[in-house]
Amino acid sequence: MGMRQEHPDTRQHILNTGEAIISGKGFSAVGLSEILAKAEVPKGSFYYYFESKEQFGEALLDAYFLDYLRRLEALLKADGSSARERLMRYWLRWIEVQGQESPTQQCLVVKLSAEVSDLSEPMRQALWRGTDAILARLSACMAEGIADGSLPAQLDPESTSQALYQYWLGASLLAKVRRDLTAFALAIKTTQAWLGSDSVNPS
Amino acid sequence: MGMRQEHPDTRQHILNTGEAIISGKGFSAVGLSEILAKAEVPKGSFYYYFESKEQFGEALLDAYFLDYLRRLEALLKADGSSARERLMRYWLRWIEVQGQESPTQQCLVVKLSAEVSDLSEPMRQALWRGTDAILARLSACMAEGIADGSLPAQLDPESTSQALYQYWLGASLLAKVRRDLTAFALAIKTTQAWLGSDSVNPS
DNA sequence: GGGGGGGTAGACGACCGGTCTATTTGTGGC
DNA sequence: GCCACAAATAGACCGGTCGTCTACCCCCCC
Repeated sequence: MGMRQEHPDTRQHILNTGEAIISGKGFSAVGLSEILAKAEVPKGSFYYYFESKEQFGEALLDAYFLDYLRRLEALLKADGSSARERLMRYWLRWIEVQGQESPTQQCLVVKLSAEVSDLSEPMRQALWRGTDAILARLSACMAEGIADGSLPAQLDPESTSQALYQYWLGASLLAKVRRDLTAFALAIKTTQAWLGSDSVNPS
Repeated sequence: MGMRQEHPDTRQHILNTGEAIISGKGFSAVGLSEILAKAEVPKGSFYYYFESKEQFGEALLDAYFLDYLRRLEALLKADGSSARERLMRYWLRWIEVQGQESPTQQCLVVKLSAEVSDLSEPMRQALWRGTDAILARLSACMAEGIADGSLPAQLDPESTSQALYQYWLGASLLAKVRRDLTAFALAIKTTQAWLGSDSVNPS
């Protein structure tokens, strides 16, 4: 196999560059030329790795979620702390990521859901798969929390995790519009109240 | 003044047509040509009424919120029912509007916030003004609810209305991605729980 | 050292983007 | 009846869009 590529994996390099740009400007507003120029990859290569811009978008989302879920797993996996603490760590990290000024490396669910869902069926389904997996992982963590007593037993993990996730998506939207982080401060408080008082580590 | 226009107010007609299309496809993905073709307005006229596509987008949002707030006022204004009932009416209507299959006439806050906030400062500020006004009106209604006893006194109208609005924005995002309404069913239940038991009309 | 395939290179086409200048159209004054 | 003038329109314009296509390079294998 001939490989004389500057980057070990050109395909992945295009995906990474694309994510950085699209994460800022959105999907429709960005042209292939811009992505390829910044990636220093000729147009010819693009259509070797991807069928179309749409299929590229789908692959972009799949790659994004793959990485996201990997990091989510690292954040939520059982360690010394209670499941409740691990869950709260996730929301705190959400603020860090979503709160930064640079539009690069933001949450693609927040950025693309509204724009893409009516535009491309494959991309919508990629978003669907990804959010479903995230919700499943959050739900599992909540179930652990109920088991270890750090979360109230009457919580339904599935619906509660979905409600929380929805809530944080909306908070991110409003934070974007207002360009301030108070929406997140409120979100943290609301989340804590939602999860009830901590019977293991009462504050 | 020469006026031989088919529609009484061409400017408003362009805005209405634009809203219907942009509400479905987003801002960047829609070209002026498409809007003007459907509106049967020549391209040349566009730049008579608007300075640019961006300024058009800003005007579009302003017009949208003007109408939205008018309808919101009609929905929330004091009538026989309690403030709590009026508030719940708003969320029920949200489901009707956002739940319909046609991407036309959807909530522009849901549709455009993420896409536009990083793209155009004037449009971002229009979104900001609009959502602020909505939140103010919701907050006022919640204050009435506390006064008339239909909402628990310990609720803070301002933060609660913002939390609820955020939550419904996020629910709409997830509903878009999954193309189903279960997110809204959950949202209604959560909202009711959030607002506490109704001491005036206990269920 | 010739063939073959993974990957690169970028010109090219058809079309569409937003913008602007020139022009027509309609109306009111006189 | 006709001019002045604003309202409104027409369409040229240029750069960018996605996607295609041909040519090419380079490394491996035989």
